[in-house]
Amino acid sequence: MTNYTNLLKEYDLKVTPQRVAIVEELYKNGHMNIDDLYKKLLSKFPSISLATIYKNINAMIEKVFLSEVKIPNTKSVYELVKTEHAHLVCSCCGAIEDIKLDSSSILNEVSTLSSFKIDSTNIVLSGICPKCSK
Amino acid sequence: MTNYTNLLKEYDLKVTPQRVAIVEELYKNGHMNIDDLYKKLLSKFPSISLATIYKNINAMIEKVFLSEVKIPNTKSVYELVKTEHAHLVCSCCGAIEDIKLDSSSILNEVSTLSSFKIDSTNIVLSGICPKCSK
DNA sequence: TATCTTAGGATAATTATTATCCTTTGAAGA
DNA sequence: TCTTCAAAGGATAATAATTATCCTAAGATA
Repeated sequence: MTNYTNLLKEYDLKVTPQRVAIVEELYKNGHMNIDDLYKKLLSKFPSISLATIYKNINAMIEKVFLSEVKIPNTKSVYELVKTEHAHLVCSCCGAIEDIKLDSSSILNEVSTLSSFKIDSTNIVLSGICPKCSK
Repeated sequence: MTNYTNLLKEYDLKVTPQRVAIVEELYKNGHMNIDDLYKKLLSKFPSISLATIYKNINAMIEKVFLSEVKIPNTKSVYELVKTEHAHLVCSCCGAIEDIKLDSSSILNEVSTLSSFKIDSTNIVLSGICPKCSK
């Protein structure tokens, strides 16, 4: 069981019930957009402001505790920062899954073709998930 | 020399001077966001409306003539559809470059790890471009 | 050239995001 | 535990981004 309070403290984020709830939800659901989060938190905090969601998401991104995932044809979603991974997105139901890929072959290729020094990769693969392909 | 008029017709888009200019600019600059495009076109069409840019970009995306490229920490840019390729983005100067990568290794990996049927890949690699690393 | 459909321009409306202001509440020390 | 202070929350205004509406103008086709 992860201790969200300590996690927030480690990232220099003052601990508030709203923030703990945001982390809880993201931990539980993996990827959520602003509206999803807002709706979820409204049930716990009936008077929470949408501005609070925005402010916290931005603060957490600032501290590199969350990251934004930009996905074609959809609103961005947010996730807890973890080891690098790619995303699988179902163009049918919208499901998003993490997948750990070895991107070394791609990075090698880049280094032979260009003199960019790559320090972050962003891979989103779209297709049909197992459920939808049935 | 590419004939933008015929190109637009091929994609079932009525040919107007504004549309031709949009294609010209995208062809010349590779990747542009809405504001870049608007500013450029304003010099040719002093009374062009921002709404015209939006409407045309959306119409061209609809016809799969343009595509949107979502990039971390920046506004989306648009490009003419061409054979699949990845993007290199300079986090220093913002330059965007196309690069043709062989993504078969990654796709193979995905197929062993998950049962998603991938039909489109979206790869953005961020780093420092040759110019900025000098 | 006439006609019809669609695009352009101006602008209003909507949506998304950020800023402001005041109140409340964590966190740290006395 | 109490006090204090900075920072967060909530309400809401302001701003930015995008889309819708309406009328006029201009392509495309016969």
